[in-house]
Amino acid sequence: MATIKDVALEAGVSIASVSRVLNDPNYGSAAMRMKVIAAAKKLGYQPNKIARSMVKGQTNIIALVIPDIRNQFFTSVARGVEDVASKYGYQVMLCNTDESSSKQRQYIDTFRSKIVDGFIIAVASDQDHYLDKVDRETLPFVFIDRLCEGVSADAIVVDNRDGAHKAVSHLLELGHRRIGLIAGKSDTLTGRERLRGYEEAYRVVGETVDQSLVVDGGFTIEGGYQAAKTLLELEDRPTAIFVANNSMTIGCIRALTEAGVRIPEEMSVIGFDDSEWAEFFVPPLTVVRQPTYTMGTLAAEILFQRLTGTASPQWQEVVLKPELVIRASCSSVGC
Amino acid sequence: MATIKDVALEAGVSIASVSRVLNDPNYGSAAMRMKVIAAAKKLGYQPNKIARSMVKGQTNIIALVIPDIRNQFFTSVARGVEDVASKYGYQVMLCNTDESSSKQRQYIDTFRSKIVDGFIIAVASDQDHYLDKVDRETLPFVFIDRLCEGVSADAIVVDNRDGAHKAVSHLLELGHRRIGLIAGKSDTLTGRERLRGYEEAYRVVGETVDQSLVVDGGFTIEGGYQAAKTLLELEDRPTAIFVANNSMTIGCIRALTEAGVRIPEEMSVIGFDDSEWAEFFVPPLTVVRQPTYTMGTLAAEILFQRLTGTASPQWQEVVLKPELVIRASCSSVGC
DNA sequence: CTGAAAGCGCTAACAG
DNA sequence: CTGTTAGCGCTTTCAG
Repeated sequence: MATIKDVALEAGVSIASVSRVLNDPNYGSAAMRMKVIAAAKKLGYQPNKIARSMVKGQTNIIALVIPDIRNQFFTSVARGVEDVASKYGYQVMLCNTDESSSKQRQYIDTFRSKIVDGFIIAVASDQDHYLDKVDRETLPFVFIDRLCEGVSADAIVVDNRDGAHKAVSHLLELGHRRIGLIAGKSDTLTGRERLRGYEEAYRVVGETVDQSLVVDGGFTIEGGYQAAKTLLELEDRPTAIFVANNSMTIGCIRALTEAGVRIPEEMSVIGFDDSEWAEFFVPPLTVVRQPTYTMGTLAAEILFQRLTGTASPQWQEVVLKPELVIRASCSSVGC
Repeated sequence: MATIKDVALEAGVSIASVSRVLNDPNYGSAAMRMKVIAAAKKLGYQPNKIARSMVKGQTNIIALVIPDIRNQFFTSVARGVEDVASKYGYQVMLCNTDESSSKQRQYIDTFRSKIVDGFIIAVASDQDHYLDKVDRETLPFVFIDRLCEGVSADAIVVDNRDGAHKAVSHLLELGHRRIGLIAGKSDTLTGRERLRGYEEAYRVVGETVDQSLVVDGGFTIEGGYQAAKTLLELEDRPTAIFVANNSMTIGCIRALTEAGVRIPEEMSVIGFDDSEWAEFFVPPLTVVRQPTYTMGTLAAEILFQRLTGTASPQWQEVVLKPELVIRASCSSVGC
């Protein structure tokens, strides 16, 4: 592996000159520039980024910390992040936490060793106060999708309450009164806000929520499956189900299919998070769509503003509005 | 940010001792160990990995180069890779090429600057001979899913021909004779092998392939959509379609749904690649399932064997067998 | 405009 | 067992 020294030797100049020629397009006489560039090319020289990082104190790498890349919500976010990172000449490191705070903490500890310049995180739990200890001056980060209680930082979130509200209101308008909720993890703000939106929608129409209709699905496929089964076994079965994320929606549909429950005739269903496949179910799924890719790009843009010092001193919290995409998985009561 | 120097000062020992205590659990007297550990803790010391990488000549980062993380096939692979990497104390950098050879080349160029210790790659095209120039001694890599012609390296692939063969044979057994193929990119081995398996299955039963039934879908949703439309417009429409990857399957189903073609009554469908959602289509999709997660873990394991020098000197090519998962999207002809 | 030299923070000989 | 010191490859003063 050729180093800057080899190039300097080959070109007959000092290493300082090589460095300058390669980094500053306006430096030096044309003659020496030629020599250096020729030498570099001849030796197939590739500057060692680690050495550069060492002196510059930055790596041009950011990390993306998420529960699980297999969740389509996060893969889309990830793509958004990667696209703007690459625009800024950065690379992104992927970190799956599996919703485990300790795994998450391990990752962040390694970040503190200057391996990344900053990170974007969908916290495992909103009780991860550990984050408050990371010095946002030297290691900026931005929250995505989920906030962390009492920890102030930039954030890109979706108005989850509004999304849930829209979904449940839609069902109420269709005449449903017993609407099951397959809720997300209660230790995430996301989960709680979607629950709140559900309750709020009921309140608006002056109805009260039957707590037995609210079942925790933990944001996982399996959890959604079990929750749906619980709902189906109820004496007074709901006529509609609102599912608080896409993984649980898959589990829910599985349970419904297994039980031979027809959608929407016997059960209306609305999921949170759109997917490529949601449209192709029979019937096509009505969902609350979040601007996932955009969330990724925005988060990355804010992070780079911090990194380049062009951000406003105040933390920015961007709240995006989700959209109700009405397809065919909901029917009016009595039809 | 505290450095090793600060810790040494605080503990009243040399920096070498600090380094040793922190890296070698058997080093030093109990007394000095205590002092060092206490000092490190007090200062919240976190060793600078970049500095360490600098001297050790390795970063403990590997890269995963794939066309698009949004393709579920690759997200599952990615998860497998990350799990193994994290087992070895490594992190993984994600690189999306969008099937673009030049974007891919850019990434690999940056790798040559010692930013990763090795990489796993699903090549954009099997004509990316550029890869042959990377020195596998200093920057080992392993192919996943797709090989590169004339470039020898470790590889984890699936027997694509066999998978396609199984799928098409299944359709032939059901009595289909006009089977459409939505083929993948012809400049990938994967795409060509699936085509070959298709042709082979026909040959085995002594039938010839009608070339008008083979349409290129380029491995994308849109491509699959267009290809399916082409197939539907044929004078002598096929009675079954075999789709060579999951993205195209989504596009194909969209086209079928739009055209009001019922599955499997009017058209049998088999997709390549299983998905969480394939099972929940109505009817549930018959697919060729690839061991995606396992492919990721195996690729990573081989890479780490190379990295640790425990691999056999010869290149290893692991060929995994895909499995035909029969659900309900195919019917017998005449039923 | 160019070169010499001082580090960046750490590890690993090399001495003692 | 412990400390001193020489780099890792690069950027960046500081001189010339």
